[in-house]
Amino acid sequence: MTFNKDESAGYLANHLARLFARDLQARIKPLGLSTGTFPALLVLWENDGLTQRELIERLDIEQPTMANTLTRMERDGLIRRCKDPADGRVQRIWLTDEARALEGLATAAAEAVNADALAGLGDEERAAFQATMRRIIATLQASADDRDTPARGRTESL
Amino acid sequence: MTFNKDESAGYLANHLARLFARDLQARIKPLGLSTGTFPALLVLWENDGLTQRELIERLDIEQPTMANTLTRMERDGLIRRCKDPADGRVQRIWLTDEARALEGLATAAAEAVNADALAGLGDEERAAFQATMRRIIATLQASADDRDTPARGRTESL
DNA sequence: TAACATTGCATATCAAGCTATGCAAGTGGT
DNA sequence: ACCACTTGCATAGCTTGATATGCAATGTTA
Repeated sequence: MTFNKDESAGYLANHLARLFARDLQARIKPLGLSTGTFPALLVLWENDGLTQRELIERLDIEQPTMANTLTRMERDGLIRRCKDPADGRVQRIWLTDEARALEGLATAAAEAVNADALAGLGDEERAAFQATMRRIIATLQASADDRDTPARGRTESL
Repeated sequence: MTFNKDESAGYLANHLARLFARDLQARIKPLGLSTGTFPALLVLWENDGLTQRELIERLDIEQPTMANTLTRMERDGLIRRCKDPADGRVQRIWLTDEARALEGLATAAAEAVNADALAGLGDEERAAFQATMRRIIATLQASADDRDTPARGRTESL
């Protein structure tokens, strides 16, 4: 009974994510954007002036990963980092006008990727798929928390 | 009507894949393995002596990515690359005894990740989820082919 | 207030993915 | 045999993800 990658949820999720990323990259490269900055932009388009930590929490990305992404975004003229006057440690992230101007085209590109990927699926199948993804994400986040904070008394993991 | 990342299949797929990778990484690091080599090992455990190209086709990975992965695997004593006597271009990939010895523990770790992730889902929900992932993968692969081979006469893209 | 802990961010280093490019080894046509 | 094309792989250089570590600024506490 050999392990079959094509029936492994983890392998399929990895493959699926790579295909989504390839598609998105192809569509947003003409806008001068890349896949790694996209999630940060989605958050910032909704709410400017966040700290790095707030971005990290909203996106479930490790802090050094976000720091590097923000450095690239600053280099590419998408954001500016400004010191918080009240707390000398904090750098607040502000979008440039150029980044704000890209919101419409960029989100349209992302919606096109989703529409492309989900074409051929019924409404209920799409809804079920996304609901299941969210449930698994929640499960894996909880088990990651267990790894970080090992056993707070109840439900010892044998 | 702002784009909502938490309802975007692409964003969810990316997040899900990162969580799967974190979990797998935590479990196979003690074995001296990493997530990038894992898919290659799954294929090679089933069938040794493949060429790089054959691995690429089975895993849908770009060729230079696979070349780098194989270099790391060789460095870490998991594989050996041997010139094909019949074709001087080809390097056939052979597992070392060390790599073969890891199959049981490694696949058990991967199964544990999947079991962990899918805990709380019913059998039919798991089956539906994996079926949908496979359908979307197929859809995205087809549309990538369209990008590479643009319009062979029929079904021009607008 | 001095000592210690925490918080926010940066840097170094690596893995894992990608595109672009180069080159050697085969293949095919003339 | 020679030229052009194709195939298989490697290398260079980038992005995106991670861990480990350091450090300055802030909080806390004796």
